[in-house]
Amino acid sequence: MDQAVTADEEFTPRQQAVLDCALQLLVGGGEKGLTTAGLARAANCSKESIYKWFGDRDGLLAAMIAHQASKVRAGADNAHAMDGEQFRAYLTDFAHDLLDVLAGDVSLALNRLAIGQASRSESRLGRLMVERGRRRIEARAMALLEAGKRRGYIRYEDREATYHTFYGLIVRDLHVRMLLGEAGARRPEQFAAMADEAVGQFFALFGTETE
Amino acid sequence: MDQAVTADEEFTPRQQAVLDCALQLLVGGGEKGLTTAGLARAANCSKESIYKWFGDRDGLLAAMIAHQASKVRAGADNAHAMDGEQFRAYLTDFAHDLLDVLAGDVSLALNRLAIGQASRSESRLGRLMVERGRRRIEARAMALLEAGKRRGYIRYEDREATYHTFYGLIVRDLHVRMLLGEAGARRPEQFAAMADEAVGQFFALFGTETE
DNA sequence: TGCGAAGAGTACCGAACGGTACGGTACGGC
DNA sequence: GCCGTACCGTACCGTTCGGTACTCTTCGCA
Repeated sequence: MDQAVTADEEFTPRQQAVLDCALQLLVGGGEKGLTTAGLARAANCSKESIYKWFGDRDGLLAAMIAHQASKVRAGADNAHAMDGEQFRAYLTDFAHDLLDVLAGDVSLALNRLAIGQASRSESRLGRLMVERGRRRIEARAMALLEAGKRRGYIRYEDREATYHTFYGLIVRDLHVRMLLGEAGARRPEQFAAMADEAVGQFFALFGTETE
Repeated sequence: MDQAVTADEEFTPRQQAVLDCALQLLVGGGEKGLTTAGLARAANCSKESIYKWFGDRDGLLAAMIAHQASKVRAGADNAHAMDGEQFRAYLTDFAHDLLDVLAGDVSLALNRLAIGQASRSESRLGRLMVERGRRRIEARAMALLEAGKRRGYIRYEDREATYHTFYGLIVRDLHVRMLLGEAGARRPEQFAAMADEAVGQFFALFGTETE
């Protein structure tokens, strides 16, 4: 896995423009809104080029995922000499960013696509989705947790389990409800409050201060 | 909402058999595995009957969701005179049941179907899914929380928020990963331990015992 | 200026699917 | 015995889509 993590530099700017166009079509109309003919028309390219560049439809979808994943910033938090307040702020930022990412149009569309295809073919797209998209933000959180533990702000045994608990406190069932299209689930204006509450609960579970 | 909760008694046994067959096809092959011709062949009925009974394909899908939802037991926990240990056991049972339900083949297939279609039509299926499937188990948890609070085992302000936190502690990101087809995410043998840990964390956040 | 590669645009093909129509059959009421 | 109803099985139709082939234009390059 993770061979050639670069992923996107293999695509020419022209191809990346086509991929962006494909993402736009996917966001607008779901999987059925993304057809080769429609993409060729929208991107002013020929179907033949699409097939030459990406092989077949699955290749196109995989390329779309890789392309989108390459856009996500790593969000490199260089937690150099933070104090407790800064650590808390970093965690809150992470939680807010996570909610923002999951609620994004492109993220929702790609996740819907991968999930819709997950029943057959052992979900190649789903694996791509997890590998490329989730690992990055996960790595950022892991580094943050590690730094917090090293400085004595939190304590835990299993880092992965701690991260998953933190994730659960932040996201709850929001992601699935947004994926299902529940309009009331997407409330970006509440994300800040939700991040705050999640971090508070996280500290109640793993914090070292007796509070 | 929730008009005529009966939902399923409108279907004759024959029709319910066809719906069960459709669910089986959906589990086996995903959305593309469920075609009217294939269903007619598998269920030994005619396409014409399918269209007469359910209208069109969307009607069939909606009927499948309603039919499946009607099978889910309410799990009526009559928490009559429970002590603290029983309350904890009830919560653990709920968590375990929730994980079992979410990891079920039919549940995953239907959620994938609804999510795959959620991009257009404002996700009628998704709403059905939330209304019919989720409300029941949610109601059970709500009653449980209320009882626990009334007896002084836990304390909280907002019942909905508390439930969502409990949900997040139990499910974390498991549901989405299972929906994506990640094989490593489905580990039913670990559900008991996960339920235990989630309940422990839930008590750490909302329990009244100082522990 | 001439040449070759890349790509746009279009036409085309085969397959699959949703939905409809029709013939045949079992059954229940009168 | 006759009729209406429900239903099965199948043939059929129109559409759509993935994928391929072909022509024509553009452009870099010698």
